[in-house]
Amino acid sequence: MTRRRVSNPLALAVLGTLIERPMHPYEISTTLRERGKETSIKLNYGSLYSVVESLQKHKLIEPQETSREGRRPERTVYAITEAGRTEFEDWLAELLSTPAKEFTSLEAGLSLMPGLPPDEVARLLDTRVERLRIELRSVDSGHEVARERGLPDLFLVESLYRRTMLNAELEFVADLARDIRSSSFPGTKSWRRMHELRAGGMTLEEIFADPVRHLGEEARALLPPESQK
Amino acid sequence: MTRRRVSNPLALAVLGTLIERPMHPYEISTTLRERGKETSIKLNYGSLYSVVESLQKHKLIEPQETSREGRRPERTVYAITEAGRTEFEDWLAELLSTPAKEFTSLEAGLSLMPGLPPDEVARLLDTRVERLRIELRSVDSGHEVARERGLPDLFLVESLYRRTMLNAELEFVADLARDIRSSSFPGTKSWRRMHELRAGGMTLEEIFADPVRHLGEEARALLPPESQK
DNA sequence: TCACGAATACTCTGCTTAGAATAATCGAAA
DNA sequence: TTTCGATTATTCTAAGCAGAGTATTCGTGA
Repeated sequence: MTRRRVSNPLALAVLGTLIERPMHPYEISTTLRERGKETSIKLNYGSLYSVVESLQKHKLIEPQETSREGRRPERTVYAITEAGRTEFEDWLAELLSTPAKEFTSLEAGLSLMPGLPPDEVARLLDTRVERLRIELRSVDSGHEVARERGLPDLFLVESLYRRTMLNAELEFVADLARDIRSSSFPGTKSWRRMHELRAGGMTLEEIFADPVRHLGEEARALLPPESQK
Repeated sequence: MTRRRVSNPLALAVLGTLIERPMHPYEISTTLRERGKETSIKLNYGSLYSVVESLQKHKLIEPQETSREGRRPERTVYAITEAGRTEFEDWLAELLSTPAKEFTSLEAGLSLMPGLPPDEVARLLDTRVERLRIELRSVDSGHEVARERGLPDLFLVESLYRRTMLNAELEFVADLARDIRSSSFPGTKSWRRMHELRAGGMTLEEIFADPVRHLGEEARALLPPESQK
């Protein structure tokens, strides 16, 4: 994914801001903040200044003037270049048109889920559902405020998207918790049995040495394919 | 998010693997690969070795033996420690129970969407829909293969989750593209007008200087709140 | 049998990133 | 009037991470 010379999405936001008019980095950061972009694009000073430097190195922006008021630190005002404009449009088009594999922490958690006992997982997922509900309420109330201010959906699109995704996650997680608790989720019985054996002192290595015997027929899939006859 | 001493999810996967039995890093990587974890947890050698080193530094794993066969590079076998087991369970519980704000590239793209003209955005989003369909088909065919092998859903949860989220994204994006094209998405008219003016040579700065005049009433929300009377 | 690609097993390097540190100025209240 | 927190504006540093590079051995087909 190092296709782009500068790959941090913050760089795209910087380009998008400089299209309006030349600014110095700190002004870019406050502008982005005012417009609520920092909820959808991670912004922190450390990254901002290094991203700006990198954009300059690649001639996507160029310093216009450096000014100094009193004894305050020097400010450098940057303007976007023609190459920068092209990069902005091309990059934005790519973000919109091309799904990128992004690794989420829930995906990681789910893939290691069998490492905890099923009933504990169900409990943890219920907690998550509660927290997702809270998050959703806060997104919704943000929308209400924005609508009162007269902002059209165009300026809330990223937040409408977020709402959709939170809802989908909530539903998935709630269903999963329910199915694990009722053991109707396929595989739960072996899973539960495995943790019972472990609690009784057996090691994972012993269990995996003969899974069918210890966990039942359901665990045949744990055997290496060739030995499944 | 530097709450954990080692924060890369790959470290969690390493701990999860060493719970089974002691291994050397390369063996960990092949094990994770065999089990299909690399689709849900980003794995590359550079990170693996530095994560292992960091886990060792924090006493979550410890070297057991270093062996050398012939002239091949030395292998260090690591075992998980008691602290490592605790960290694994605690961290996994956190991943499952606590939604973390994660920045996606689509969210970034949507928040900068007005930077391209509406009809182009609609076209790009349609392209995305097509690509999402392809992705979904490939996830589904992966499931078929897994079911044939007799793998219970337990070992596919992360992929079932991914499928849910891809579906939700697909529906959102398809609806959005349709509404932008028909201009029924609130704000689209000013948005289109803005790009027409820009194509005619006007700068963003000029347009924003008096948005209501150039873009119509819909653009009143662009004015700073205090001057909206 | 030997050539060549795949697998084994790391190591190295440089870029990115996060978070904290710094340091001056402004505004408002005591 | 002086003090104290907020704002302005950037710099610094350690750590993390990705990708490429290296060197050996194994397998297999000609």
